[in-house]
Amino acid sequence: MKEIAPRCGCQEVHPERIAHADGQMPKEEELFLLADLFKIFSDSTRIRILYVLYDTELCVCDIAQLLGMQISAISHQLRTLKQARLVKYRRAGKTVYYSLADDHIHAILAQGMDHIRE
Amino acid sequence: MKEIAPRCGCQEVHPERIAHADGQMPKEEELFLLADLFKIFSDSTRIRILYVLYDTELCVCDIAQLLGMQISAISHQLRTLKQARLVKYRRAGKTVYYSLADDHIHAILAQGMDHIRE
DNA sequence: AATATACTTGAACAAGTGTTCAAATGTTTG
DNA sequence: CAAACATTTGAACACTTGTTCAAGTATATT
Repeated sequence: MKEIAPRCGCQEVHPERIAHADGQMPKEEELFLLADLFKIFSDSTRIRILYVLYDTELCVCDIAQLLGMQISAISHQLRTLKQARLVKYRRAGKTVYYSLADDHIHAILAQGMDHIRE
Repeated sequence: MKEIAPRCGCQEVHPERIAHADGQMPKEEELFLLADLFKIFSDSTRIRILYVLYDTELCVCDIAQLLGMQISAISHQLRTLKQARLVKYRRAGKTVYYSLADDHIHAILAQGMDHIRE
């Protein structure tokens, strides 16, 4: 648990605004989880993986070929995406097929795209 | 410009799926910008700053006090948020007031919150 | 002008992250 | 069971990033 500093060097603080802002903050834990979620989306390789899987199921090899990267690198990132429950997978013989975990992923990507396209 | 590797070691690739996925990819540049945008949201200090500013205008000192951090650290992060156009500011005498740049920020935060709350 | 206040900036350090290479799994085929 | 294949994993490396400390601006007050 973090503590709020008892006072800062400044003298022009705004107690009412601070109380208001503090009163409506989500729980600390949620804020850390939220940062962790966005951290997954913050790498261009992972973003590209999410987009090639946008509405298609692909194996690791397909993704590596699409992105022009080594299979190992893709596998490492798929592990991250899997742990964050952003992708799901199914095994069919030697091949493992990956796809997006749910529609929420589309929504988050779309919201971000909206913003950069202004 | 990245090139797609001519072939990978694997033999079980799926050409049709690859063509489909490749055909509907956003431009490379957009994907990088998107990753950069999410990178801003990927740090818990910045997330906390965005939330204390959720519907309140605050000075640097207020934010530092709310988060229990040094003013310098907050100022560095505000610079990042400013460059990404996620916050705006106005100067009033010695004091600089920060606030969220637009409603899009709320939407992105809310979308992420939805996801972690399942 | 000189001092004080509010904030910004630059350098430096520790901690975290993505990729590569090599080796190891797990699965199918001969 | 042995060999081939698709994928995973671990260690190592370069690279990036957030914080701190110290010094620098900008604005107001006396």
